[in-house]
Amino acid sequence: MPAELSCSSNIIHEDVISRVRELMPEDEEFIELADLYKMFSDSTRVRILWALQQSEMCVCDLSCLLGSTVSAVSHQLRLLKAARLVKSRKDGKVVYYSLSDDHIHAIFAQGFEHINE
Amino acid sequence: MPAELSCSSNIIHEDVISRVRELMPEDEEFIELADLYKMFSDSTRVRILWALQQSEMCVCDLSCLLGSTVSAVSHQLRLLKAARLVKSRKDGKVVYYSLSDDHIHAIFAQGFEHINE
DNA sequence: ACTACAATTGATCATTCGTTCAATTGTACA
DNA sequence: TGTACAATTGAACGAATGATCAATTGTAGT
Repeated sequence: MPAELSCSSNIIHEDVISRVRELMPEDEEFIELADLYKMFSDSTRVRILWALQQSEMCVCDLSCLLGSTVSAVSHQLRLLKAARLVKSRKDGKVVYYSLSDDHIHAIFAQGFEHINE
Repeated sequence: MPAELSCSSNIIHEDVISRVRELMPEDEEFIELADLYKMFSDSTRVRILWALQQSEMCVCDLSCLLGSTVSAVSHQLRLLKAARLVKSRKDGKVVYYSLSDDHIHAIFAQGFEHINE
């Protein structure tokens, strides 16, 4: 079954389009990829992830370290947890957060390598 | 000169905070990192980047391949170009876009590896 | 000069996002 | 049971984002 080629615009390079379309992953996969990198697209979240790479920390510590409010940090931690990038454990009143994903280190390395030319 | 430790909240683990603060990169670096990954945080942009990884393409081709309007694709290409992830060459009326950054492949590999557990 | 068309641009609009604030939950300790 | 405090939650608000539409630019061919 040939791939669809219907376009509103004129087709300039039909061969290229159909060849690439064959290889193209499902939309869902791109959405998941985008959702992953979305977690790294805000400087507050990125700083949280970086800090947790150095050490397990409670919300209070992170708030102090980043100079953000406890509430703001907590909201972001909720997102990071939903994305399964961090996990938490409770000890009395204190909730300690840590990384739950081994790829994070590699993603940071990749990113820093890029921005440092 | 010791690092600042002033917090609005009580300090629970002062030792951890000061140790991590020593290692912490400048804010500017986190902002650059976030700006880089922001380019991968939208599924349209990610699909454009993925497509260009397979082949150089004109705006029209990308529009057809993604099922987006030419205008929407052009707007996103402008962002990707500003982030120096893509470059363009002009041939008559047609503008061909291609990747301008070798790290993109690695970033995709990293991301897909993650989402496929 | 005129037409055709690939591409860009700017304005607009609805949606998403991140922070703040106030209220609430949960646990420790007196 | 009452107080203290770490953390979470939901509402509200302004800022940023991405798509659309209409207008415009630039180039090729007649």
